[in-house]
Amino acid sequence: MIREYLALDEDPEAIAAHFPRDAFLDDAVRFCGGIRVLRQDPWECLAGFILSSTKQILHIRQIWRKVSDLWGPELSLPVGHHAFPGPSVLAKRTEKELRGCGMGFRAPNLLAAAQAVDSGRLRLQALREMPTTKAREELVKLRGVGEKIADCVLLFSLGKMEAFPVDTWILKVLKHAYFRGHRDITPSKLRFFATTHFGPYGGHAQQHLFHYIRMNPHLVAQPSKVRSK
DNA sequence: CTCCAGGTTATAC
DNA sequence: GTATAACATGGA
Repeated sequence: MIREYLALDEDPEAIAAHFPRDAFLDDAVRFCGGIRVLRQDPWECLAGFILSSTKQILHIRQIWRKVSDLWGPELSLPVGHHAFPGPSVLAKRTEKELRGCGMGFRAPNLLAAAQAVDSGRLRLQALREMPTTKAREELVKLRGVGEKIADCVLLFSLGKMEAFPVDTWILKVLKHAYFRGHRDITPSKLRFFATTHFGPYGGHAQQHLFHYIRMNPHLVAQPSKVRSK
């Protein structure tokens, strides 16, 4: 299951001492109270984020649940619940079956990823031992996996703490916190800033920024569109 | 009934 | 290289 954050038992200041601090990050660190980066199973992480593109988190959970209920191994606890199926199980399903779970155009992408992992063509654990950029290159070879999803897998399941996933929310918060009033700020420039400014533990900073802005969306709220009737 | 969502990809300035 | 549209689906 995709979980976003875990509660903390470490000193927030110590954890956040790994990346460059500024006034905005100080606010985020104070607000987040010491969140940690996930350590998900790599296959589950990859599958989950392949399902995530242009989907609301609620929808992703619904799809995840359907796939698990249909083909996933039964868990002893909670009684009656199922885990997400492994790549070998999903690799034997059809695109049509997967579409039946509501994942739309992501179905062939998930199926191909399952087959790549199941066949041994893609060894997720091996990516752990490779430099981040090399591991990212391997992940991006998959259909439906771009820079953002690759960085999520690197950060949340492969221990690459410098990986800095840039999604729509991170785009908003970077603009707000570091480039307010600037013109000609493109997503490309923001990506470059993010990957060069936050350092080897940038992914940890990313989690603070993401959580902070999702819990306080008004900070980056656009002027509401006037709708005529 | 429209709008848009933890993006990616193909195609056109 | 950078901007736009298409892509399926369903909750708001």
